[in-house]
Amino acid sequence: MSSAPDARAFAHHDHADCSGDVMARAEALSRQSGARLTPVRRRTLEILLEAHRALGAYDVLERLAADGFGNQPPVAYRALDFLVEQGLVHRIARLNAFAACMHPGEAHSPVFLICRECNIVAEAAAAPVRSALDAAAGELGFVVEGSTIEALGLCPACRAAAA
Amino acid sequence: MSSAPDARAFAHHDHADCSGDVMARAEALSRQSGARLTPVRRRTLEILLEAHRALGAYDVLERLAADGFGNQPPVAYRALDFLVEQGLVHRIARLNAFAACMHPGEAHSPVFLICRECNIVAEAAAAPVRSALDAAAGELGFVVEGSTIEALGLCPACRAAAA
DNA sequence: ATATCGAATGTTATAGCATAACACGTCAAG
DNA sequence: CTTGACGTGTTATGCTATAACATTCGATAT
Repeated sequence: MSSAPDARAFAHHDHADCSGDVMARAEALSRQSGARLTPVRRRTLEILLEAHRALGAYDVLERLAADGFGNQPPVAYRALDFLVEQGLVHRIARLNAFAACMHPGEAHSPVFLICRECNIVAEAAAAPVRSALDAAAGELGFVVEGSTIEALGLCPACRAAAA
Repeated sequence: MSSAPDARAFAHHDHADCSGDVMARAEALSRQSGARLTPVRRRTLEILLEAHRALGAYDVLERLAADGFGNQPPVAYRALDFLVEQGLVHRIARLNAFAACMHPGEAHSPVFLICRECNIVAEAAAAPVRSALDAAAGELGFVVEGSTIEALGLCPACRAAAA
């Protein structure tokens, strides 16, 4: 799905369902790769899935602390860094925030759509954008190893509300 | 040039020349638009042009203070914000840093290529990437108002050096 | 000329984001 | 049963950014 639009991104959907799906896949992936999805890490991913939007590290930390985990910044940052490495969470540079990946395990250099009204973050079809970027860079002899592609704008719902 | 590769981006060039060009255009633009390119602002732009790479706000501040301007953060941030508004400077979200625009006055939502070795920042052909992004967003009904497109990788020189 | 207003600058203080460095506990391999 | 790797917790600190207020400067209208 990394290169196909996710029809549910902005549509109404059973969120518990989609979170459950993602958690299940995350656990499967971790078992496969030998990565240890420990309690803090697992809970961190759940927090991001429940929020269904990008959260700052300190927001995550607050929730972790409420659940009995440590309440110092490294607790959150370490869990988040781990999840980012595993491809289970993405960092949104523009927001200095983190969001759960909605389709882990499928290779993708993601494209994010951030609504300036409701702050929802969706992942969009990345492949064509990435191709264009590779081409543009290639013309200058630059080799792209990783990319940050983020769009700020209005999601369908907020656009409708504004009209 | 916003949609054409800048042949000079990674090539050897007379940097004093290209900086002078940019400064001249910046001043022309400011006169046109009525924006006031005051001493701090002007010096800030010069600092970024001289560095020829992305600088953090505090790096800029340090240099400004050395030149007799105020040495508190807002001094640098205000000048930088002004220059960003005028399209004379770009913010690189991934680096929390700022770089002078190499072709001001030409409408563009820029694409940045950041070398992970030498930290040079170049602007690449933006139009095709932006089109792909608009298309991907459009499929989800999302309207793009602004974009952050940044690639991390190796510039030609560092790639050659590494080989 | 000078009063007035707005924009730019300077300064103090504080908020928000992120990491270095060390201590402790656990668990598996030798 | 010791050793070493890893995960977690904690202290302390550094970097990034902005809010709020004081002061200065220059353009404009009187």
